[in-house]
Amino acid sequence: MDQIDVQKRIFNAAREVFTQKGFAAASMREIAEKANVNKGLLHYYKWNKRKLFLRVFEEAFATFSLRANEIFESDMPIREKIEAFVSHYMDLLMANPHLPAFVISELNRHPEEFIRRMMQQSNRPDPSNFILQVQLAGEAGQIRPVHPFHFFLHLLSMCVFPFLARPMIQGLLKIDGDTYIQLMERRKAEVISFINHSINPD
Amino acid sequence: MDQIDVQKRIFNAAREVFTQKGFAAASMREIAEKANVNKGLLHYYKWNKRKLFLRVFEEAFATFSLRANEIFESDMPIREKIEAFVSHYMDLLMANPHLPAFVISELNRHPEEFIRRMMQQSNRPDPSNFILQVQLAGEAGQIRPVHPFHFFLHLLSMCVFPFLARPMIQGLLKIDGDTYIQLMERRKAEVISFINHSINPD
DNA sequence: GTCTATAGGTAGATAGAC
DNA sequence: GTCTATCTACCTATAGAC
Repeated sequence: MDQIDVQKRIFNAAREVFTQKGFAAASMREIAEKANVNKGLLHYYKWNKRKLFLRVFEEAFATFSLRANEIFESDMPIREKIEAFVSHYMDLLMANPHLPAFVISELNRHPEEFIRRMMQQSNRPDPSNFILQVQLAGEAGQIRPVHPFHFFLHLLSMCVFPFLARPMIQGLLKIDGDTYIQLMERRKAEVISFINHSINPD
Repeated sequence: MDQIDVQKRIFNAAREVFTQKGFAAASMREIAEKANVNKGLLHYYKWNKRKLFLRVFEEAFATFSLRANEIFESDMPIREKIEAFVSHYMDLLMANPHLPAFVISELNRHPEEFIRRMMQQSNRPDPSNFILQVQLAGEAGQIRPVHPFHFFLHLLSMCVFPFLARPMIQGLLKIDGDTYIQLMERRKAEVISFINHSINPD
C-alpha cells in the first residue's frame, strides 16, 4: 500500500473519508492518517480541504452522470435503452453503494453553488437526447405517449432512490448488506417489467 | 418573536440550523444567535448538541413516516390508496422541500445507529399493511400481480427522489424554486397515471 | 520530500457573577 | 434565568528543521 504514489494515496484516502463523513465532519488529520502520510504533506502537495473535497465530489458526480449520458446518447431503440439504463446504472450503484448518498447530501448542502459550478461543465448530466426519443416514440405509437421528462424522472427515481434509503430499507426488512445487494439485483427485472407494462400502447 | 417561550425559540432555531447545515456543520453558537438567547442558556436548559439534533431528526423522520403510515393503514381500495399516497405525500414534501435531503443525509451518515434506534420506535415506517394489500389485490385479479415490496419502493421512489435531486433538476431545466413546485404539483397526476397503466390487469 | 512545532481560530461545554 | 469569562479540545494551515 505504501508503495503506491503518495499523491494517489492522499486522493484515495480523501475519497474514503469525504464520502463516508461528508465535508464538514471530515478532517485533514484523518485523511493524512489513512494515507499514511504526514499532515503537513497534504499542504506541500498544494492541497487544502476544499480543493481535495471538490476533486472527490466532482469525480463522484461525474461517475454517475457520465455513465448515464453514455447510455442516453447511445444508438438504441427506446425499450432496449430503458433496459440498458436500468441494468447498467444499477450495476454502477451496486458497485458504489454509498456514493449516491454522498452526492445527494453535499449537493443539497450548497445547492446554488452546485447549480452554478456543475451545470457549466462538459460532463454534466444531459438526458435531452433520451427525452426527445421518448417523445418521438410516443408520437410514433411505439409506446404509450407519456410526459417525457417525468418519465425520465420515474426511471431515475426507481433506480437511485433505493440506494439513498438503504439504511431504512435494511431496517424495515431486517436484512444485511449482502442480502440488500441481492434484493437490488432482483429489482432490475422488477423495474424493467413495471416500466414496460406502463408504456405498452393501449 | 422574542415573546415566544424560550424553549420553543431554541428548538425552532435548532430545527432551522440542523436541517439546513446538517449535524457536523451546525454550531451551538448559531442556534443560540438565531433563537436570540445566550449560548450558555442552551446548556442551562439541559440541551447539548447531540440531544438537540436527535430531537430535530426524530421530528423530521416522524413527519414522513407518520403520514405514510396513516395512509397505508387507512381503509381504502388499493387504487384509491395509491392515489391518496401520491397526492398527500407529495403535498407533505412540497410543504417541507428540504427535509427529505436532511433525513436521507443524516440517516446515511450513521446507518447502523439509525437502524438500531429508529426501528424500535412506535412511529417507525410500516408499509406491511399496504404490501399485503398489493399482494391480495394481485391474487384477486384487481391489479396485475406485482412484487409487492418492489412496488412499494417504486411508489415511494417516484414521490421522494425528485425532492432529493432538486438542485440537479433545477439546474438541468434552468427553473427557479416556484417553477419547481409547479412541476411537482403537475407530477402527481403523472405518477398516478404511470402506476395505473402499469398495474392494469392484462 | 518528509518531518515537528506551532500559529490562529473556533468548537462544545462549564463555572460563576448578577 | 441570563449573562460573561474561560477551559479544553480540535481544526486548518504554515514555518522551518532535517
